[in-house]
Amino acid sequence: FKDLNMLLNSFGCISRVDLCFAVLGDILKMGYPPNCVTYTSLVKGLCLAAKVEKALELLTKMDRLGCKPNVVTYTTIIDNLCKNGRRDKAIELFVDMKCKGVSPDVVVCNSLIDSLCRGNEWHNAVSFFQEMLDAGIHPDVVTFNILIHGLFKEGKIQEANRLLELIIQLGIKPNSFIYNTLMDALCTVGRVDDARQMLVLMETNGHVGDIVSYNILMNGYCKSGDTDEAMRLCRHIIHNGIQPDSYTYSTLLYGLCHTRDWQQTRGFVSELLGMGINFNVVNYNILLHALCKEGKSQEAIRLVELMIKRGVKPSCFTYTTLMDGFCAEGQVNDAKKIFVSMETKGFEGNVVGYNVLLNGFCKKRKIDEAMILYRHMIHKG
RNA sequence: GCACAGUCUUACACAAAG
Repeated sequence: FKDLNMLLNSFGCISRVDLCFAVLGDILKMGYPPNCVTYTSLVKGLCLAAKVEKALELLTKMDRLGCKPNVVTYTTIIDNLCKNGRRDKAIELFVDMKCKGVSPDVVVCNSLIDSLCRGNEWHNAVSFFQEMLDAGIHPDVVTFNILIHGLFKEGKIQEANRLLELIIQLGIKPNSFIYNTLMDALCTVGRVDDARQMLVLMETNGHVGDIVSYNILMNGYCKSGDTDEAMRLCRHIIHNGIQPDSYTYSTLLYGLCHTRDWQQTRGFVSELLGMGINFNVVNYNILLHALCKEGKSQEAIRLVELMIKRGVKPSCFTYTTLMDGFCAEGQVNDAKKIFVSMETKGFEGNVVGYNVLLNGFCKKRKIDEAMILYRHMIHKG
């Protein structure tokens, strides 16, 4: 039965609700009563399939099905609401949960604090954190990572560092997430060398740098214009047995493209393809962007066709990048065609898409067209 | 009491300035 729950959860994680229900059917057929875990997995599947309303419905039905939703069930939905920009609804559900006698734990609190930090509502995040302490819920290392991340997003690296010291004083051991967060903060403000020192500190404290740590450093080098050092670091970690991932490739491709050394870039792409690496959508987007910036929109189109052929679904980034490429060549009408086609692909009303077109029309001095589009955009919300 | 479910860190697009 647990195996079936696990299976159901796996399908939920890839948002295949149809398969979830199939497994649920099997569970029932075999005479097992579905439990809270079963339903929570199903709830997760529904959430990830963008059917949060259905998930909420299931939540209310669970009682009648003889299974009380617990804090995990609620958290699954609350977190999804938060991540889809519906924090108000999430907080409503949080209150609702407490009314139903389900006690919040550190995980729901973390989810909400994270959402507040991401929404740049630092003050609300802190007061929620305080409430959590008052309620006797102990923060954990995840909580502190969320807060540190929030601080550095506010540009408060010093405070973030102080919080780190405080944590250590409290006897909480920083994990690699915390170190990675701090390293990224340092890189973002251009202090790549300090970030590298942080990696040393991390290792003296008994944590090995993982691929995320190295990706952060490589990204730091690339963004500060030292792609060579990033490439060296990559070879170094491979030599030490660490597997690069798609983030690594994106970071390096981005760096290489910005050097405009096409020979080296092409060489690297061939090398990766030769190794049998499958590019993901971001990898393609970066190459696409480079082609567009070089005014090679025809090649860009071919690249998009290629990615589709390889089974990689273009994202809204793909389309807006392409649109911007066309606009840069003065082909605003072609850009508009792409924009229109986006609607049928689930990317309706993309703001960047509007911006690109508006910019394109303005550059061509077609202010009237731009105004029409602008009104259309406002009208659609 | 048991564990099959929930939260955190890294990559890509558009303006201006440079």
